[in-house]
Amino acid sequence: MDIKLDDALEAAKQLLGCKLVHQTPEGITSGTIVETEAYTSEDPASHTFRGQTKRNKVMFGPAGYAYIYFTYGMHYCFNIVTGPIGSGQGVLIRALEPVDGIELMKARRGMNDERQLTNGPAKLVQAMGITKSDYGANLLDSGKLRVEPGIKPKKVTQTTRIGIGQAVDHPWRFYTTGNPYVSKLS
DNA sequence: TGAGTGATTGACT
DNA sequence: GTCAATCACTCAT
Repeated sequence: MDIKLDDALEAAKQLLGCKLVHQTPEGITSGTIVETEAYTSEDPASHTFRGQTKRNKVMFGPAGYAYIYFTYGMHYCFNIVTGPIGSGQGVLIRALEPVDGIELMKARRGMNDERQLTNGPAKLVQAMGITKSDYGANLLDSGKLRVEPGIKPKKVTQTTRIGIGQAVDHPWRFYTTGNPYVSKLS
């Protein structure tokens, strides 16, 4: 694996342009990561800020694992654990550009608009067919769910994060500049 | 043991 | 543009 996951902020930048691949009985879906957010245990907005819980224990494990959590009663979000064991860091994947299995994604999402398939944290989880059974999966191994190195985007925009109530001023959101698949362009 | 909160989305006015 | 849906976990009695 050529992706460095030592530091959440650095990893958030490195993951842009990488490919997320999921193999399921229905087929393979994959997408290029175009939007990420970094979270650390020092961040009041992070799930790890208040310490380890049953829900987020994977975040305190070794880097390169999948942290999938449930929120608002109906939505899942997908994170990649970063940093040394016990540091509680991670990178939230907010948006993908669909590559393989687009028809399957459309079927899962129940719509035909490609840009609407994966332009949000919970949307991409649904489109990729990721479930809580993928919680704790090793993404660097050649398992069903994995991250593959990709081409670094030529231009990356760094900005403030979205959809959280605290520490909103931290510029820890990254996305591929000009890519139409990011969750929020304006 | 119980109430409050949230890294969101989709449907409705 | 506004609002409801609904689960896991935290914080407070």
